[in-house]
Amino acid sequence: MSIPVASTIPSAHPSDLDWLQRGTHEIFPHQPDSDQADENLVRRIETSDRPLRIKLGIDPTGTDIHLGHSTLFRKLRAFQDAGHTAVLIIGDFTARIGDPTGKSDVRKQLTEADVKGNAETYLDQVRPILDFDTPGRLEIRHNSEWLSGLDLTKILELLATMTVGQMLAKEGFAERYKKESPIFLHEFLYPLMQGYDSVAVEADVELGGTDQKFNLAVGRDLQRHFGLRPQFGLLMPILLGTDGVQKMSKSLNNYVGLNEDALSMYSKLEKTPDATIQNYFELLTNLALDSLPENPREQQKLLALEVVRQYHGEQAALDAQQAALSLVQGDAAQAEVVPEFSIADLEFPNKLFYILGVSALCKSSSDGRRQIQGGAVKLDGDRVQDPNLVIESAADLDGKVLQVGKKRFVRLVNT
RNA sequence: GGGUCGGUGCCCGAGUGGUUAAUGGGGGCGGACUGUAAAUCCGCUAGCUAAGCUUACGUUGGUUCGAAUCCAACCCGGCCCA
Repeated sequence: MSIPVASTIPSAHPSDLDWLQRGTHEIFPHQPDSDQADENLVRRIETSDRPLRIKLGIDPTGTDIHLGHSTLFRKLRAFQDAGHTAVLIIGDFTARIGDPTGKSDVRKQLTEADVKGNAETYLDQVRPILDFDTPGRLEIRHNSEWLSGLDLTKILELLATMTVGQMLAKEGFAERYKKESPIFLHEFLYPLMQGYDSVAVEADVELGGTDQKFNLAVGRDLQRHFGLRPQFGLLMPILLGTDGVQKMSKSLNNYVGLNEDALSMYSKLEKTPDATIQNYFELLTNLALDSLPENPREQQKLLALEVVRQYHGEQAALDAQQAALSLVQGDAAQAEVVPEFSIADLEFPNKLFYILGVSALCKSSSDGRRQIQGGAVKLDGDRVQDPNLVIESAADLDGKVLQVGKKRFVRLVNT
């Protein structure tokens, strides 16, 4: 028996589900030979008579999203393009508790205003990835909508669905418990709250990183508990950072932020480690993996160009590539896309190490002085030798490019 | 609540009265090399418009010419007991 694919799902050609598999680490439950739409996602997609609801939750705890997060949004976009509904959940409530999967540090309390502000910038950053325009393809919800009103009776009901043993089976908890580091009780509530989100929005599929498997599974349990059809979990691998070793994260400083300017994005991506690049192509682009250039250097350039293009457009990407090339050749003064820093408000004569500090090229004036001593500082391509170098007037710097190391630079302008 | 061990710089971890801005390792940054990679080698890794000054070893006080090191109280965590 065949169930006709609804016309509201134009791209869901039963034979063409590459977009579903690309980069995907795991889908569960997974019974590829099953005809049951509850245990075979492909079957579910093929037979559903309505667009599926694809849930992705983000906690607006900080202000920056990076490429590591983008893989999830990209997958969400793929679902959108296949005609399904992205249900983006802003975890404005959960953000204030903090997902315990991370470090054991107790997250600082965020105010409501913080959370709101963060959520705004999050949405701006994912705008280039998701389809915000097509009607019916995106639903944005805030989980305070249903979580803030839970009373103790309901909370107890949620708590009673799980045992301490089950909680301790969760990787993060298990490690911490074994290490004898503190686990606070409210942290146990986090997976339940995330799971309850799935109940509230009646998700058919939830996306998450592999570290989210436990939480997504809790969502299934709770949906079943409340008489709903359990969701599928779709796990995306954790993206490696630019160091090629650890996962991409802001605190490890091995990330590429979605809101970074084209040049800085390009500069980071063009040095993606060889061992990582294949992975990046798969997860960060839609390019055909079997027709990539042979030369690893060319691969790096193509990757950088393609990713920058996604966020800044074709022209900006090409400009960034050109600028990066100029900079490396010591030809910084020729580069066009160098960010500017105004020295108009500075007093002169002034010391170069101070300028390094205020321009944010170095983290402090002390650091600026050390960088000069270490031979890292160039002014219009000429290495600065004297750590106490004094600049007599603004005119001596106007239009010149001040550079620290290979990828930090600004053009000084006296306006 | 009782007992006990512990809280050091981005992280781990030495240091138990005096050249200690604090050994060492990791990480990070920079230099050389290179493919702007990896590996390797070398330097730097608190702030201050700076030959000096100011903050730093959970917090606050105290003892000392002098404390991360001794004392007191407090805060926080682990374990054991209740």
